[in-house]
Amino acid sequence: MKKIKTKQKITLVDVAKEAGVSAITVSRTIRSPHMVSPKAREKVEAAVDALGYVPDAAASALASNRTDVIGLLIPSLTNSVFAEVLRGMYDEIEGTPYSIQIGNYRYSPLTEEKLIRTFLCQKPAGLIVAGLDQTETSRKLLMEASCPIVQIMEFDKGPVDSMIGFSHFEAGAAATRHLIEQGYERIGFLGARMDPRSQRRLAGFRQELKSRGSLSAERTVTTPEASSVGLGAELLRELLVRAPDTDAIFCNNDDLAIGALLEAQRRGIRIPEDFGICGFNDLEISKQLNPGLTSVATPRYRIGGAAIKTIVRSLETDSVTARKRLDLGFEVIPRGSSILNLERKNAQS
Amino acid sequence: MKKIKTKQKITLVDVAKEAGVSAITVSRTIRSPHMVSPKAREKVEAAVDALGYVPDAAASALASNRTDVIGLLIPSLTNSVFAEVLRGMYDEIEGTPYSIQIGNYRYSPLTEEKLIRTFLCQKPAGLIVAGLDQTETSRKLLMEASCPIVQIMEFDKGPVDSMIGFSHFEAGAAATRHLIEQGYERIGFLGARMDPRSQRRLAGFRQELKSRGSLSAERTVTTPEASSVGLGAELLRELLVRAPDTDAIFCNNDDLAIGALLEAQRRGIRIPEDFGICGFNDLEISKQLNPGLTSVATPRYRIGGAAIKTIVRSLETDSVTARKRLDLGFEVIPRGSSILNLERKNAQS
DNA sequence: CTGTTAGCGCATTCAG
DNA sequence: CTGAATGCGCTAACAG
Repeated sequence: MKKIKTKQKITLVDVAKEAGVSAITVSRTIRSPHMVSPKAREKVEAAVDALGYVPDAAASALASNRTDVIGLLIPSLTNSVFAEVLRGMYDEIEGTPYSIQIGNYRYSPLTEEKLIRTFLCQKPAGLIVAGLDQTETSRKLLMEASCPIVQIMEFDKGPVDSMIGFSHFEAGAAATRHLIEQGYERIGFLGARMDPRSQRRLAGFRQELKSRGSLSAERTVTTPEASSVGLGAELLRELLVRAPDTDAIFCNNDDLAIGALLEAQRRGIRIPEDFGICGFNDLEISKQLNPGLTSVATPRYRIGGAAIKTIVRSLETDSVTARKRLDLGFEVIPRGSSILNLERKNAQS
Repeated sequence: MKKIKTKQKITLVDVAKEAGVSAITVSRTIRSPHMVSPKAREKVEAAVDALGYVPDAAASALASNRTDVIGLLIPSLTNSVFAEVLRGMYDEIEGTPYSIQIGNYRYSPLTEEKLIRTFLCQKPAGLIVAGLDQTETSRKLLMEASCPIVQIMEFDKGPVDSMIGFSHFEAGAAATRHLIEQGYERIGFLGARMDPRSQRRLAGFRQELKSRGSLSAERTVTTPEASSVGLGAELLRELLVRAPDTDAIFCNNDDLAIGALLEAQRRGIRIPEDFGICGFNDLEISKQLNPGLTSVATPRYRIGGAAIKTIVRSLETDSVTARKRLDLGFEVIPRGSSILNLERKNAQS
């Protein structure tokens, strides 16, 4: 059976004919209008409108050996953290010709490696990956890639190309110091999933306590499960069985912290008098709780925006100058769940 | 400066030579192995490994006039609802050759139209759009599209192609009935953003009250702003100024409901005795609150999975048989924030 | 089951 | 600033 082409595809050549110029002029008018005389541009634009021409992305990609797709590799979609990062990215990408394609590697470095391969085959405009813990092969693939690469969420030495984030170790340490400064003495840690970034926050927590001689192994309760509010409640129960005299906790993230706070309230534990809580990420809800949840604000939204901006700039300037090494920092936000002694705190600062 | 090609690109032809077959056989071995003799397949696979061949997606797209990209158009990334939908999609797409590309149209139908255009030009494997409220032009574009289209989140008459969701009108009505059945009499509505789906929930709320003669305009408080927990608190304050005798609320979503619940508690309003609250979406945190938040559970995760499954099946069977009209329903989950009279409820049911 | 032939629509040369 | 020629790497449509 013969295929009946209802609407013949309109190509560059058709537009060129209509406009009385050559195909390449049409191509240039679309990609880089400043390289075309205003007169020609007008004619071409009229023809494009008249014919309803739309460029063929695949043909363009094949001929130019590149696409307008920015690949993004993230370990999880459950994680509320990445929702904010995504938002920053989509806000920043608005108005550019680029689009984002997400790959979810579910915290599996091998899946990540496979996805890096897949993405690189598509000649992406850029690639954004989370963290520093790629496999050896992944790192090599990224280093050899001919597009800008941005590692996000963390900040450390030895980036593949650009790196935008903050130090999770320092953040964990800072949160812990905050609890210590508030006078808490037997501080525990609640953690779920324990991906590399969580591990580093835990390491910061540990160092801070160890240097003060108050680290106690049974006060660290973690699970490989994914974080959730319900899990925070469970982990608190577990902690209070293992170490009932614990008087404060640093939680891996706000989901767990909120769950712990609500569970503590169900148990009649007074917060912050009997028990202090510090979360991580500073979700919007955290400040609304009663009492407000002390947390560590992280620049998730800005990380997303900066990552896209870095790639777009690399592409525009076509140089290594655009490479970024950005430590966007973090901030401990003290709230009711840990401020034991407000007067003393004020006097100190 | 001359570009140094460190590694010559490996093509199908290279693999074909290495394997001693023709290029098309290699192509088939990769796309549809069952059409190739086991002997040839082995040789090809060996050659692919040996040379480290990776197919060129752009060339494939150009030649075959299609891609493996499924386009997804959503109105917002802030919305916690879509995070779940996305999760369902990525879980379902795992193991298929397809990938997802997200377009965010920020609740602007015109932007949506533009994105539909952009996506369709890329010959997507399928397109997923939210809701029923596309512009006339958008609808036409979708109807003319040569790929499977799935409208998600809502269920109603007149789908473009497939449709997977539930009735927001019915859900709003059911939530309202629940509050009425619990004995609340002066029920208000808190809403933010008020996108089309929120509007339909509000319509369901209104109808339910009107039919009982207890609809009161000043008890409906809405804002065009995006939802947040903080906003829920604000809207409750506003409502209590406008109509202080209100004794229950149906909130547009759980974020608002949580904010309202926490604000009510700060004000010493007893929940559910003085004031009942029903949210929408049943976020994970809702059941953890004290008291638990009554909410309407929506099949977000399943919607995402079903949408992808529908597209993949359409592509596989290459027929209209795979078209789906799925009402996935919803469920009111009664919890402490609205169960005034447990005995009566049990007696009734 | 396999191979041959002929483009897909555009962008990259390089010349004018 | 503009144009002509060429091919990117793959797959559709046949024929064997």
